[in-house]
Amino acid sequence: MENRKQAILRAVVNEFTTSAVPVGSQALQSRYFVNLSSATIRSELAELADLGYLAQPHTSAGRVPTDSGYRYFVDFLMDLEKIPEHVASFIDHELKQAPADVQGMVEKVAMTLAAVTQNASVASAPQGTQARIKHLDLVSLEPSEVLLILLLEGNLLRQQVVTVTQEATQADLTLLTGKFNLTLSGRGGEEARREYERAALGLEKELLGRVVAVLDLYEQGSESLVVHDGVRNLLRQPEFAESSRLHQVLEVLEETRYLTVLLRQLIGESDLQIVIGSENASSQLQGCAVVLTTYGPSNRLKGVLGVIGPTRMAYSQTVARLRAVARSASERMADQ
Amino acid sequence: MENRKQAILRAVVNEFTTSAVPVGSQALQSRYFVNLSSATIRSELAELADLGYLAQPHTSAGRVPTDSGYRYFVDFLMDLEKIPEHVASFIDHELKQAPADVQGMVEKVAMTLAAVTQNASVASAPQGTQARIKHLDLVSLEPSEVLLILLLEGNLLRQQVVTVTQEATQADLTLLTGKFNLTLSGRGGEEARREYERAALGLEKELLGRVVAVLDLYEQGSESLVVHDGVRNLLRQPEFAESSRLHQVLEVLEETRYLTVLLRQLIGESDLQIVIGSENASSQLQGCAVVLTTYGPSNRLKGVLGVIGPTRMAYSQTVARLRAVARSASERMADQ
DNA sequence: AGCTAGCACTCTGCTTGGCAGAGTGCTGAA
DNA sequence: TTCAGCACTCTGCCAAGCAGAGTGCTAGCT
Repeated sequence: MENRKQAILRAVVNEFTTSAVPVGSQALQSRYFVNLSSATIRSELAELADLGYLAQPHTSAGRVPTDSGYRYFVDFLMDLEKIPEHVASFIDHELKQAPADVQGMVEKVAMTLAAVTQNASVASAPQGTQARIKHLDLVSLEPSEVLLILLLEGNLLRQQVVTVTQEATQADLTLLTGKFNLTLSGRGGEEARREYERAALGLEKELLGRVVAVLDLYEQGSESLVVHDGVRNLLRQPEFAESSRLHQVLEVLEETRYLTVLLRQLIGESDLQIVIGSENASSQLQGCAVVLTTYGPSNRLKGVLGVIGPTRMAYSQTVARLRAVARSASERMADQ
Repeated sequence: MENRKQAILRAVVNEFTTSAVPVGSQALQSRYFVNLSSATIRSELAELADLGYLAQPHTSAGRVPTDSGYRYFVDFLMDLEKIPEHVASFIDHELKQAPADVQGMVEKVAMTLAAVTQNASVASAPQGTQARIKHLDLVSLEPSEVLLILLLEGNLLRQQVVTVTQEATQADLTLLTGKFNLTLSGRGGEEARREYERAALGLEKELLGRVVAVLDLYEQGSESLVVHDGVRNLLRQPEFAESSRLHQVLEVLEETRYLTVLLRQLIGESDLQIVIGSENASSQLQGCAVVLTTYGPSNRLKGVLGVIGPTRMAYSQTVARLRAVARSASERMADQ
């Protein structure tokens, strides 16, 4: 595409992201291209519209970027925002005072991300393909009820109440705890399964079975923790003035199943993914863009972090700040 | 108030909660009072308006209950809904498959409550004046970093990373774990503090100090967990058609500080509290009603459970179902 | 004394028509 | 290739008019 067309497309996207009003040839001329006439710009706009990058709400309105227009913009025209000092320090400050447990951390991350991008955010807890047991604990609740506590890599606590067929005192359990910690700490699901198969029938096997089940569940990510925040930011945008649009977005955000699927689908090889409007598999996110990246304490333990907003979002700013939050959170978690 | 006036007020509230349209004398006559003339009903309506229980959006519109109208209704006219069988079993079913940890439980409770009341819900984690330690665990992360895991009454896990001045191996910690569990399990904050004061300087005292701190924090409730769900249900209501109304509610829901304060203010002596529109301290909840109750595994451990919706909500149904969820959740937690 | 039929009145919501403004597309000239 | 000029189109807004819903009041009836 010629240079000038690119410049005009970039200008349209810029204008529209700030004003939310279809942008016309005169506005562009006076603010971006003083030494071109509006007629020239008009013909360029018409060609950009022919190429599918711009659209008109109606005959005598200005132009609005289409989904492909935004796509072209983020792929070729966008230059990343240099994050302002106060935003960077806000991010670090907020994440520094996040609680140590994963749940609290994820919530804080989502909150911070929503605040600095002024959009809605989602975050899933880091999880990996090979969860490793760091520590294990068994507590007797009732004679035949045992609380199984698993501390996984990344300081992620899992607990589960296990009803055992064979009664057990706390002393029995303490003994087992020691044994399990010896054989299992630092190990993953496979080793646990091997231990399970090796064990003789009885309390030990029962409990090991549950350990394996918890690890499996965790590795499948089927009980993944997903939080969201910042829906109120969306309400500030004119595209959500009538409730129906917001309704669809909320349906996606509040139905954790949807969200989990969405995140799992989207996070692929690349470390940054931008999904714009109709590119979205879910029809409920028409008109919305999703910007995603990964974060986590290590390469094997990754969660997803994302921003959801109108397609008319400040991509350059969003991407830069999303990355900053992901980096800061990852560092913070790796520390532990 | 005369019987007939009450009946008419009740009818107006009923009609309005289902239709959301100001109700006129004819509608009432044809649907509720076939053997009265609409003129008679009109004069009764006028008197109810004089008493402050009803209002007119404009001269030639029907009547709408005022906040005091709703107040009178819930105080004197409402009869509780008999919960349908399928709703009751839905509640039990959902809560039965809630995860065992408090975080997961609270989220499930909020989700269930939102689903059965078709409104937004809030839930805070149960916390009490005298948290008791059920079990305690220490895990070495780094030579000078210890993960302190506390299992409190109600199976509430707390974890905290403690940086100790004196290095400790896992063996040291295992020893201490045993000692602490002997002296502290079944005990509360006071006993822990006594132990702390008694202990000689060193690792033990450092760790006990953190145990006391965690318990204090917990008892003060300053780190209370509050979740919400079901905002999408509100969007189905016409009162939230324009976004500004929803914006205010979301501000309250997403700002956990507000919510915590709100819940703490409101939960008093009574086990059920209904706050209607202007009775609300927070100006952001004008036009909204909040219905609250408590729940938890025991008398000393209570959380708050609430429904937030438009003042035009089905109070009878909301109260009944809120209570059912609270009861079911409490049983589920007491079991453990 | 209370209830009711009837009537005038008021206010909304919808539709119509007209008009200014913004923005386009096209054409012919530089 | 660019640009000035012009006709055209579509929105948004305002005013006016009208049907509909609902009220308040009054006079008469039980």
